[in-house]
Amino acid sequence: MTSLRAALTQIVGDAFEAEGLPHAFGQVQDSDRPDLAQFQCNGALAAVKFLNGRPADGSPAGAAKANPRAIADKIAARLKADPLFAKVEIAGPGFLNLDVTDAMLAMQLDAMRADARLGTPDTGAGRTVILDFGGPNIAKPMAVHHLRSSIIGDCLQRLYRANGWTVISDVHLGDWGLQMGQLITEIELEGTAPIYFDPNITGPYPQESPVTMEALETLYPRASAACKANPARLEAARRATVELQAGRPGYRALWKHFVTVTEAGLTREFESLGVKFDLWNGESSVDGLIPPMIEDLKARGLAQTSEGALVVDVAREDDKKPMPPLILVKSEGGVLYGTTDLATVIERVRDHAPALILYVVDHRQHGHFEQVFRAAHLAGFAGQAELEHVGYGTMNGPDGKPFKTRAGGAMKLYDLIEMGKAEAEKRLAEQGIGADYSAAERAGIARKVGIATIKFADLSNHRTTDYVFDLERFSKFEGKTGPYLQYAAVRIQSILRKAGTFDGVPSSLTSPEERALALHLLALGDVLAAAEDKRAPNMLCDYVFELAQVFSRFYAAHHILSESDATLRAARLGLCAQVLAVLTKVLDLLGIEVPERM
RNA sequence: GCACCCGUAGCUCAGCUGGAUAGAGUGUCGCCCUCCGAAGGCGAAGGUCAUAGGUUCGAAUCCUAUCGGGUGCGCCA
Repeated sequence: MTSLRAALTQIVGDAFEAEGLPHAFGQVQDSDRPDLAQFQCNGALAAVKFLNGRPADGSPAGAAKANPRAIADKIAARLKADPLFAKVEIAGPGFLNLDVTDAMLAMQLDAMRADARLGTPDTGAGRTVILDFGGPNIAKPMAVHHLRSSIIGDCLQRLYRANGWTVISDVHLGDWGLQMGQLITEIELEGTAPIYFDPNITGPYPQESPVTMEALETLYPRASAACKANPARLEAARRATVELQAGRPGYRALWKHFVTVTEAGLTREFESLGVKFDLWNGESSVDGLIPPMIEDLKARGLAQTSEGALVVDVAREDDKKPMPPLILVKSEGGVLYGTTDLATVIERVRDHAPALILYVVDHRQHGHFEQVFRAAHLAGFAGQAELEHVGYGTMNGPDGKPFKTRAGGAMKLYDLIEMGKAEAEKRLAEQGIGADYSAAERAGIARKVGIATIKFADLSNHRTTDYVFDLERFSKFEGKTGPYLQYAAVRIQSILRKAGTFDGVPSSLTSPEERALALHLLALGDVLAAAEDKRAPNMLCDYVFELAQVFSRFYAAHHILSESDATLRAARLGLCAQVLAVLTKVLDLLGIEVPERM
């Protein structure tokens, strides 16, 4: 179904066109002044500029200066003929203020209710989008900075899916770079697993991993620090990386253990966050595509040797800043993540023919993606796919510096989730609400509420802003928070449970609160389309928060169950059910679950 | 040095394809549970939209400069 706003834009656009003006001036928006009107159109003001700027070569309105109110008058006269409008007014310099009749609102609500998709737009129309997010690294536990990629990426995949796209999400593990060589050399020096380093042995190797996830977590920082302090160690790590990538059996076997062990831990983390991926590929997945890709680029003269490395020159003449080349092969023979990213474009286009590939990665990597995208386009690897870096801001502590725990380490995602859960359980106990619930239900509620707190706090900021990761804020349940929304939904569920069966009577609107609610519900489709267009989850957060607020006002103003007029009671219950459906849907897009009670 | 991003209420943030009185949450102060869940609702106070120019009938939004903060600039990811 088309949204109410889209329908109004069509009608007002037609009116502009009938006056010999471009249809686009009929753009209708939600009113900035809800006290004056429901919708507004500023097209008359824009039309003035258009008319006055037009050359006088026979165009109809060339000579005299156009007057916005005069234009608005003509448009208004046409709109007034349409019975759909309850009010058409001109205000200020030429704003068109519009109200729709209650009957129209009710009709739209009923149409929305009848639509299984609740008025969700079909912007995807079956096209494929690949979402690359998460991006955890092997041997490193997920830290809070992975939180944003995971939460934002997951929200986008849910949104794109809802909007009719075929979505393929890929966790794209960091499993093929220098950190692998660092780990391998560290284990070699420790001497705890010599079999993997004996050049006379080519397998088979033990099934059991020589290291646990916990061991890896301490191993990596040690290896990293050693390489930073000692150039010889770094050199050894680089050599090991090259040998791993070249296929040395012992290294491959050891590496496989790293991957397996880490993946088990990551699966748990992502599961607890409620984030799922279609593909668990990594940088290493395109290993086999790299040699032919390099040969191809060399043969076509796109790759050349520079300072000992093999690079693709991606600079352009009109670049305002220096644009370094994309390095394909390092001087000692290893490949980098730019190389794997480029090969991954080839793989994705070959396997899925996407219309769009989105990379949900920290905005500091902007330069890297610029290089990769340019190289991909130069080489013609992208096919029909549009490549886009969906960057997001960094997470800082309350002091404005990168977030650290009190102990000084990076906060782990797992700890954060536990913290949210503990806070939720405490709140339940304080309210004395969950006393009669089973322990399992209480735990389930705490999990849902804790995760809602974290996700909503993260998603409600615009994704590109660096934001302060404030523990206190992340444990707040009042105000513009995830739990507020869950609470609103839970109250509606409670009402509907108590209501028993009620006939699905047609919508009818009898009060300002109901009207406001109807207008908000009917904006869903526009919001979903806009949020997709901007890749902006915070727009969903704003929408759903406002919906809950408008509902709470309605709830405070009207008693529903005790309403004596049976038809009115049923209509209000129907409205409640519709709010619940939209609330639940948008929360689901945000990755937030609603408990049955809380 | 060059490039990009940001500077909006005490605090945390929306708004930025120019438009009417710049919004929300939080914090502060007040009011509202003998009725559907108060994790709620209503109200008040609180802003030279960093600064200075410019474009425009109209600028938080576009342009320029300055100040302040952040980020990125070849063999890490």
